[in-house]
Amino acid sequence: MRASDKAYQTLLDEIVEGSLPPGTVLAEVEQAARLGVSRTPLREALSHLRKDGLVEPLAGRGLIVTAVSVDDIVELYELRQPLEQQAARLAAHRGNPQIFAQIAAELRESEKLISSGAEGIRAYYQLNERLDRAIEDSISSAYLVNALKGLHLHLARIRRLSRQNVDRLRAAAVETLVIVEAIVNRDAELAASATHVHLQQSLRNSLETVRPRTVEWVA
Amino acid sequence: MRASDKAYQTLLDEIVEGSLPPGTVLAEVEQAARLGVSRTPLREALSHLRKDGLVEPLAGRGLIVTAVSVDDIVELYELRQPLEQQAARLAAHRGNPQIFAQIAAELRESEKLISSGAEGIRAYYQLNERLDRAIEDSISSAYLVNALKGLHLHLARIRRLSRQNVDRLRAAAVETLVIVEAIVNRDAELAASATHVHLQQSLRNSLETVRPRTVEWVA
DNA sequence: CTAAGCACTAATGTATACAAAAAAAGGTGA
DNA sequence: TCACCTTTTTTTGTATACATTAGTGCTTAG
Repeated sequence: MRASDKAYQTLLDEIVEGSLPPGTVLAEVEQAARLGVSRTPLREALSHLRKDGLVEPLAGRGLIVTAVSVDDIVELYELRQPLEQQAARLAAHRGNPQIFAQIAAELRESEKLISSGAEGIRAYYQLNERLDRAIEDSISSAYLVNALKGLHLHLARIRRLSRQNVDRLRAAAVETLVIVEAIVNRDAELAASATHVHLQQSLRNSLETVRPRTVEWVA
Repeated sequence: MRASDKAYQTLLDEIVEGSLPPGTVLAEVEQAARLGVSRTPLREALSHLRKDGLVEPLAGRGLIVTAVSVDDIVELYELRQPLEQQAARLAAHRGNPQIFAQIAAELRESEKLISSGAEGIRAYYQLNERLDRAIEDSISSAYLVNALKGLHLHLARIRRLSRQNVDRLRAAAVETLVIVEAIVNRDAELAASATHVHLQQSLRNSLETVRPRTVEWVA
């Protein structure tokens, strides 16, 4: 693995996971030393993070981790809505119904998972990731897949900020099942509408449960 | 201006404009010498172009300018459709009606422009660019604006490949006017539908008129 | 005491030298 | 003659030294 890739991946994980909170100053020499690479690959990593929108230049102060405000959540969903609706549409057109039928079957069993504690919830999340992957694999449009990749970066970051209670997870599972069944039945417009509904609910939940400290910055 | 920005901008222009056609190998030392910068900023430029999807690594052969096939046009529109529909929707919600009313007025006069030769056609293109900027300025979602930016990069490249005859331009102007009037009237769903229609026609025209040599590669 | 200018410091931006990896070319064997 | 191995050469990846710029703090003058 290249040093620049390693630096990029590490910084990315730390930003998404939150150990590098918004406002953190990322000085080149400092981070290069910390990650055990030289400045050259580190700069490449930073400039990629900048293109991803995860860090931004602060006049004279170098690069800082971008803030995530409540407004950002709304704005992100304004991108997420059309992208994932389109993704669902295309998956309904081109996806392999068997694969999605399998996922639908597991979703119907997912209430048990969700109610069975942390272990089951982890399994439920993995099921969702499998669904995302199955949709991306069905899309075929590299451009859309790419846009979705960038989107998911920021979504992962926001997910940390919203409290995910068990009731919401159960409701989300039901909403998701509607989407997947529509894909199985090759009903593209239903898949899109169900996605619309699901994301609207998801946004509402996010806005209601954002932890107040999410807008704070590091000193 | 930083050397890396200059290199990026130059290579970007050359790829979009076509003087660096698909398949062109971009060796670091060679391009660095040509552009009069050292390898360090050039590498940064190349890695950004890679994130943009304009160049891609070819096993062992370094980076090459990505190909643009007919399939790519279709796939690009599968991203363009949802993005620009959403953009039109948001512009209808938040845009300043006066600005769009002004553009609508000029669009109504644009038939004369289009019929008045190359000079007028250039002016018509500029009007379209102003519309794009007005929409982006109305959006407020940095995430969506960013996605649109990436999209327009590839669109500019594809535009070179499709023949734009005067009849199509006239039809496009009428379609665009419907969109802009919907924005002026704050009719978001009409703006989105009109965008849908416009892009569908635009795609059809692109596919019908692609120059056959576009799929070719450099030796 | 305050403000402005200058010097110093620390950061980013660039160039280049070096290392490593991979591809091409050439040679040797079967 | 063909295939495979070795050597050479080219190219990318990394480190580091240098240049340049911006920020900070001190000094001095008003």
